[in-house]
Amino acid sequence: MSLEHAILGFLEREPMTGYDLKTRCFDDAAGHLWTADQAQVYRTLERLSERGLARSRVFPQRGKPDRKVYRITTKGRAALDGWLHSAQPLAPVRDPFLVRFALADGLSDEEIAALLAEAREEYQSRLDTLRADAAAPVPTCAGADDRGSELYRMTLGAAISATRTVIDWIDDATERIRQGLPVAKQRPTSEGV
Amino acid sequence: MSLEHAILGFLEREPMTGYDLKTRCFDDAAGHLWTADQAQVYRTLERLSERGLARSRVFPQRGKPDRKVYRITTKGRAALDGWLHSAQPLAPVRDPFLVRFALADGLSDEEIAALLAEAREEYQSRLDTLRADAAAPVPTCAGADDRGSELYRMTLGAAISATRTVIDWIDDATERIRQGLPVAKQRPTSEGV
DNA sequence: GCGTTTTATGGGACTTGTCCTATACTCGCT
DNA sequence: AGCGAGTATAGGACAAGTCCCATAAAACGC
Repeated sequence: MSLEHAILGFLEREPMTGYDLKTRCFDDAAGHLWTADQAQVYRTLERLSERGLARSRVFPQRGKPDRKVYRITTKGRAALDGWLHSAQPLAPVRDPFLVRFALADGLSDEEIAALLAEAREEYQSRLDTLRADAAAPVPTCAGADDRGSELYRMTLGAAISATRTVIDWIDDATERIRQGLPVAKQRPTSEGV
Repeated sequence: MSLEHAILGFLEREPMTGYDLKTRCFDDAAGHLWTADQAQVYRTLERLSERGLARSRVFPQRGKPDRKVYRITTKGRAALDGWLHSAQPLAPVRDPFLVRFALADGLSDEEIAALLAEAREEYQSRLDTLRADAAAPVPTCAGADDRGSELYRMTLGAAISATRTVIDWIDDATERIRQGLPVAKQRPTSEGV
């Protein structure tokens, strides 16, 4: 899985607690590339620690819960490096929005257009967020130095162009529907198997 | 989940067996939008049947295992329709390739370029497949009639432009790296926690 | 003749990811 | 004075998805 390696990668940059990883790294920085559930971050950290890829040390705090700071180990660094070097299969496509669109032939043209409009809005707001992030300084956790920051900025660029492409497609599709789709053939509603 | 509804959508077009769904629908047609594990298709069909959204009937065959043909029920049609009409949240982004790229600041420029080249090849072959599919007639299971076929062709177009965008980004990124990335700051390799 | 692919179903074990909950103390707001 | 938000950890239950396996007969290539 990627979460494990993503966490190792972040720990390689800076020792951190599960809370830091979740809020600073995943919610703020890597959220455009990989979202992570809080419970899973903690569970993954524990597993990493069991397997000797990370080590933790508790720092007591007054007034707040103790911080359990995780640090990558030499073994963890080796695992991260191995992952970075080894060939990874392309992630299979999995787009609920397009699945829905493809199966929407039972809806009227107007309903399909509404579906597109709704998705467009959401993609647009995602784009706005991405652009705001691109204008803002790179979060510490995303770019430890200039090299890391540059890579992060480049992935932001990838996310932006991907999102723009989707929006453009939605616009084309909407135009196509405005011209009128072919009508559906009458299909039987119910009968014996 | 989407698989459940995708299956209902396919059954709405034509009654089918789990095998048909897996091979004809998911592997051949919808594979660009949603991949499905064979075991999960069967399990989902069973669950659909338990919940009264689909019904099955066994057709004995000689020489081959019996066909268990599933057919969508009125209740299933209602569920599908509800899903098509209800607002769906955008899928969270989850791109292992970009995560890897973002965390690759420990690698040399050449190694990062190699990583990109490798991904480019895979995306290119995905693009070739998509283009071949776009040139071929729409599979029966993807487009039951002209309306369905048109929607399917449009989603193919979406997949093609998305893939092209990624490839373009990879080319830009490669060019950027050829110009030389900033060097990494020296980071401590090991020390006390 | 012999192995592989095709047709067809399904179980078991596992990984990954999500949702909800509990704990516990502080700080700021109303 | 109380209530929610922030800081920090973690368990339980579950949903979704993957991988490997078994069965069984025909057809097809070598």
